[in-house]
Amino acid sequence: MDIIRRNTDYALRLGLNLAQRYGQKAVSARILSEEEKVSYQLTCKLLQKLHQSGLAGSQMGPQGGYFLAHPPNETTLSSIVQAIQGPLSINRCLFEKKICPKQPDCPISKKLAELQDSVESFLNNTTLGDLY
Amino acid sequence: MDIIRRNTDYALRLGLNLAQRYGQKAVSARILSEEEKVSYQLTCKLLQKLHQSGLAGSQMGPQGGYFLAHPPNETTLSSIVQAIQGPLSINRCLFEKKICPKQPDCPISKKLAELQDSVESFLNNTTLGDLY
DNA sequence: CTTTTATAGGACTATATTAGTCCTATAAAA
DNA sequence: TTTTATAGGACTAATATAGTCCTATAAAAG
Repeated sequence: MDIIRRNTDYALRLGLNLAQRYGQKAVSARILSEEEKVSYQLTCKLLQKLHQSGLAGSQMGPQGGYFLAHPPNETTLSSIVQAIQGPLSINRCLFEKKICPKQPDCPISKKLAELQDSVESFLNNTTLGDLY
Repeated sequence: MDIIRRNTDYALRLGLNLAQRYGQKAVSARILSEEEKVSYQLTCKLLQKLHQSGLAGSQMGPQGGYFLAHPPNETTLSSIVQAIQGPLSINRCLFEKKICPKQPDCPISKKLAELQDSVESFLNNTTLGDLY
């Protein structure tokens, strides 16, 4: 299983593409789709999610399209991951606390929480600007 | 999505249970199943996987059961995770290299590889002995 | 030497998650 | 008013995961 899902990976590529055009005019989903080799429909879906979560701006109509809402070095990988696949969790217990009969003293969750922190801090501290 | 899957979580609990009995005689899957609240059939499956990968020893017949093959502080979380859910990968690209059209110069994979390393080293450096 | 207790493991089913498509609506520029 | 482009709900398909069932085999105890 992957921590970063396929759609999130696509979204990272789309985001990176937008980052590299930061400051220029909007690009259409059609073009992004072609450049990043992601189906047009799916590209739309993913860009819409980036838009909904405030990462991308959009403009409808001719000459419209998408653009990165904030500078690349302010757009964290974490925010993109969250936008597409939601909050990530190391295991079920850390996500929905009540699932495990051993809560709240499970030594396993306690240790895995450290891992979760480290993954989160990596994603929080890496931005699109770090990728090129 | 979870990095540690449900079955892996069960297996960690089973492993921890075995770790806490390290040096004592074998315990049956039935008892482990009851103590860890995992269905008997599934417990068998998971213990078999731990056995196949050399993490647990087994003895058939009456008075038989399972036991941890090596001392708790030599049994890494990584080995258990691997045994149950296979090698973990941050994203598809890092797992099956050929999947991405941008290989091998994809800046995203390059960065995510760092995260993968950090997760792997955490799991490699944490043992069942660290959990209690 | 047969009965009982326990693991071994293939095959299968069910469930959940993820990916991807289709269709219609809406906004804005030319 | 036509064309270009995003918005988004509903649906389908594909894949992955969890879990069960059934039969075989090993070994101890009577």
